[in-house]
Amino acid sequence: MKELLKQNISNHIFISENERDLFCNLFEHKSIKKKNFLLEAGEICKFEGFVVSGLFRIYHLDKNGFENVLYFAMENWWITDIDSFTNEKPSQLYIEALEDSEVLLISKKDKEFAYINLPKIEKLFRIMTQKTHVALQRRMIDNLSKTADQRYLDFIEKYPQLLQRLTNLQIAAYLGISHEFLSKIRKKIVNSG
Amino acid sequence: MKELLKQNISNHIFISENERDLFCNLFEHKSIKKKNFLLEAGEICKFEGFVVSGLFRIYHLDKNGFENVLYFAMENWWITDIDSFTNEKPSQLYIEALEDSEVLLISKKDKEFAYINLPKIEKLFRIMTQKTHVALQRRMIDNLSKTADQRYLDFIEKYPQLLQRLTNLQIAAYLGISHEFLSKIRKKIVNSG
DNA sequence: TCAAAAGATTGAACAAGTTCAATAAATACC
DNA sequence: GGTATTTATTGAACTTGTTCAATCTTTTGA
Repeated sequence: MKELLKQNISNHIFISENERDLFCNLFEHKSIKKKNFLLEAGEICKFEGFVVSGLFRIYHLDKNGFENVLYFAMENWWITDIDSFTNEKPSQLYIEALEDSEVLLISKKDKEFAYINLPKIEKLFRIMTQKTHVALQRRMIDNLSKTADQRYLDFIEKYPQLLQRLTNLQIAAYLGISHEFLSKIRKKIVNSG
Repeated sequence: MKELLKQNISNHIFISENERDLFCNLFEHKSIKKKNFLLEAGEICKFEGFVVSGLFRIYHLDKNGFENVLYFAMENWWITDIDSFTNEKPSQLYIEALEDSEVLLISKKDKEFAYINLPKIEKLFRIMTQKTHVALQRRMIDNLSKTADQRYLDFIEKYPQLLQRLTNLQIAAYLGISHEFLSKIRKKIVNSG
């Protein structure tokens, strides 16, 4: 059940099996159906989660009603609104299941217990946060410097598995363009390729 | 000399004076003149730094020769290329002093020493990384959802002190627009205000 | 202090991306 | 299995932002 989580942790840091298992025991399993929300804007995010199977989109709804996708999370990825979770303030984000999914969730109290009693866990989250920060920094640079065509080509290359599982509407919301324009980009690529 | 650094650390976490001072002793002081680089693309980033005074821009040079500013760092801010520093790989970033500046630098070896021997330091960097990540996430959403006009107005409101110290070229490179277009935005704001 | 360099503004022509509306294709649901 | 709903494509008109070139202003450095 928690094998994927254990594997994921050991991929980030060296940790004793015992300490790792103690940590994993703090997680609770939850099933969530397609189109349901793990978190909605306005709520305080009460969990940090690990995706065992399925797929989520984490998005922000702007004042024009437009959905901006911050990231997608499939199996073996972590999900939370770190701002809302850490500072216990209302979230600005939605976390929606795009497929029937299974997640493992840890509460703030249990995570704090882990920080105090399992010394490696502080390092684990320091390293994971660093990695996601580096990835976001790259995406920021790409968004500043690259054209939508190129960002789409990058996306295809980076996440070929996701391509099959997402609609073009969702990919457009991630790239920051309209889906009509994405459609035109796709046409151009097909014609020139 | 290191008072600002000590203050900054204590603003993030509870830490004993002794542990904090031991950590601060690992930093070396460096003066750097305007227009000089603390880091250039291609180098491996050997430091994590704290700005005591002055101002830096951290930017990426894209293949068209365009400078995209990832962030500005003035006194009381931290600077590094976390990707290059952590993974000891060539940086893609430039860190340039925009004013004569004073920084405190810690090496990778000394930072690792701190992680092992000063337990609170792991927490310090976990929390700081989280905070910068949250800020970057907000900026990502803003870049996806807001028009350049609005991003400029947000910038003015958020960093009024920086406005005085930066050229419009630099602000444009941060906002991801040409400086000519920024000039037109500024004109529009003046005329309408 | 003054010449050179860097920064800022403006306009015109252009490119990138949006919006709206219509239609076709795929998917979901009873 | 067929209908309703969602998704994808296309075109035309429009808006946002870029590029280039010229001019003006400010800052820098010998």
